[in-house]
Amino acid sequence: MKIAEVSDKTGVSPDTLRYYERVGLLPSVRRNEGGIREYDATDLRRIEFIKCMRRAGLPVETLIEYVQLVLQGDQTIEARKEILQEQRDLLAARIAEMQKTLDLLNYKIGVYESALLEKEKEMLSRVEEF
Amino acid sequence: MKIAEVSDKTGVSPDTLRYYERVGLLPSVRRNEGGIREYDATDLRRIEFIKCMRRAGLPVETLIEYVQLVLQGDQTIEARKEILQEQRDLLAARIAEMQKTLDLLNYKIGVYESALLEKEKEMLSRVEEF
DNA sequence: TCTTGACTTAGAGTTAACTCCAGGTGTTAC
DNA sequence: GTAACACCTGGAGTTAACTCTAAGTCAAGA
Repeated sequence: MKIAEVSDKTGVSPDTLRYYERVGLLPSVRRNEGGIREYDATDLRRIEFIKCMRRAGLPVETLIEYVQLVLQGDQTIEARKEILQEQRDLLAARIAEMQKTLDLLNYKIGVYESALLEKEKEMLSRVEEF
Repeated sequence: MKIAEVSDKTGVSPDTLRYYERVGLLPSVRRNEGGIREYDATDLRRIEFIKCMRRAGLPVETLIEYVQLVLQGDQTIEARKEILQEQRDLLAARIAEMQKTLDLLNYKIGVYESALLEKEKEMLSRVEEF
């Protein structure tokens, strides 16, 4: 599968795909005789993984570290697990913070809603006055 | 309260406080005769609000828009509510995505844990062999 | 054969949100 | 009164993560 098709399927731009490869996040993408990238199923799975992690805010650099460990084989399992645990904890903390912000936003929206209701009441009472 | 103290209390650097003011996120910070910033309770509340929103990833630009509406008074309540609702929805969506990533991370950590257990078992069985 | 369009590379440019710097002023402690 | 220090401003620099550009290659169709 060539880069344009991969881009369509995954929603990741060709530029970004090439960038990921360049920085070591997508190693071993095959090339055909003409030097053109041919993505296989493994590449696609990796792209989906990267997408998922990136959307959650994990730094590209951390993902590169992880991928490099994967390439080094089984003796890095412990180290990989530690990276994932660290990122999991950071992510959980960020989710908790965002939840607090969400609560505050909902509270403020509620305040604005009653303010608007008040305004309306006021207008209705004016109607009755006249 | 001067900028250094505010920075200590809030954890926001003096540079960032000045930056927020410059872009219109912290309007109307008073100055003393010497031209030095004197932050009051309202400023502090606003800083806490900004901190909360920024930690959740709301863009500075959106916050500026919101603050500018607040300055324009009551007739902007509807518009302000809409901004908050939009950001609330975006935030809820991001939290949901991050939760998915968190689940995936936990799953992967689990996989690594059983891989490590397997390794250990293997080593124990070797001990029995010899 | 010539053109079109997708692909390649190296490297420069962009964006958001700070963060730092130089040069200057004001305030406080001795 | 002078040294040290906190503050000021305008503007430049930084960082992460892309995103774009220029110049070139290659395959397929008119």
